[in-house]
Amino acid sequence: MNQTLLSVEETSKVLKLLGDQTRLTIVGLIKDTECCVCELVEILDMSQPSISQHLRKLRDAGIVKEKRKGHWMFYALNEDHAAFDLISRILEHMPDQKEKIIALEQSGKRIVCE
Amino acid sequence: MNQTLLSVEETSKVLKLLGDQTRLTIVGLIKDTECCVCELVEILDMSQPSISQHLRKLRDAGIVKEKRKGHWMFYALNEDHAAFDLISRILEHMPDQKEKIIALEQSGKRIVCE
DNA sequence: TTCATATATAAGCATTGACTTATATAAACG
DNA sequence: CGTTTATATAAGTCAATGCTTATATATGAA
Repeated sequence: MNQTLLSVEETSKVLKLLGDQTRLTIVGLIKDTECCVCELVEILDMSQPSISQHLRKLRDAGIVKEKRKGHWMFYALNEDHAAFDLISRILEHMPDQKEKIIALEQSGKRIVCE
Repeated sequence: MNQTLLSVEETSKVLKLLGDQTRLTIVGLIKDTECCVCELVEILDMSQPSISQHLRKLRDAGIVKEKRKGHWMFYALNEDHAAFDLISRILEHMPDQKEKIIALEQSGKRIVCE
């Protein structure tokens, strides 16, 4: 991992965004598996507009990137963001969210494209 | 550094607290040099009540600890906090704040006890 | 005990933030 | 085309937040 130095201002902005349980969970979920909005709505059990608004904040900050696949908009961590390494390290201190993805797959609600 | 796993909730609470430029700077300042309130007021150029209120939030969360020395109340990072390792890693991604302490010393405003 | 200094706390206010409901947009498909 | 599905955005509401000013507390010194 390369150690990019961020300013205090940049760092606090990133931490403020991740200082919300919903957004932190989203980032943990898409860390290594991109997800579409409806999957996040399902996993987090929140309204679609609420999830979309959280994703917008993350996207406006450049923390996540989006890619359309037909009906669905998939979100992934933006590995080119200056804070990507910081974010990865933060996630290392948290339980892996991958079980939630597995549970989604097992419930047949995972969106698979192509 | 030991890798303590925190819950998503605990992590987001810590990040929310550090997601404020003033508090993040405070934590960076006292990382390896304990500081009293008036020094933080001087360095951060903010009102005393404002600094005290930020310190209270950090203390209520257990992130910092306080120690009275005569008139002065000194604050330091609480190394026993479950998120201490996480916080240390976050600070590694930021510019070191020690120059501000040095400038304070050079201006003769550093508080020295004993 | 009285005063000065350092800090904490309380109350008030303006701003931000996260949700809600309602509506707009955009793609796929009949 | 019109309809359905997925997502985005807008507007409104209410709670949380960070500051201010004013005041309380605590320590040390005269």
